[in-house]
Amino acid sequence: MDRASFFDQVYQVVRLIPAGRVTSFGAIAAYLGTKGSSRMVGYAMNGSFAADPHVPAQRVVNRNGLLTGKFHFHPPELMQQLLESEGVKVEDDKVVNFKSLFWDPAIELDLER
DNA sequence: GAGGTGACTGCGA
DNA sequence: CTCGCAGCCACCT
Repeated sequence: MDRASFFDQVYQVVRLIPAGRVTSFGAIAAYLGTKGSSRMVGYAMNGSFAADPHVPAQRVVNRNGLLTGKFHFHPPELMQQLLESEGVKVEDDKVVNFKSLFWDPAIELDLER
């Protein structure tokens, strides 16, 4: 819907991420049809804190499962804390077993349809 | 209207 | 293996 900005679309997808799961910027970007601009997804997350309801941005990590945006949290360790609170183990700022916890909207959401 | 920014990604050296 | 460069495009000033 043209009404919803690109940011809003990102927020919608991120909010669909089940607890204990994580996804990557590229996966969201690809689902939105802008896989070429994965940066936009991350940029959109920059406003996720102002989004309402709150967006579980901690479930969004980069392609390597690295908590690249943890420094955008306050405090930065909050991101890892939230993930561990959901059952996602984080080690060295990286999601453990990331490949298994990976949640691809292009697949998961498509199956629901 | 134009310019700058960036929570990324993929490829090359 | 690690490091660097370029492309990508919506949002902000």
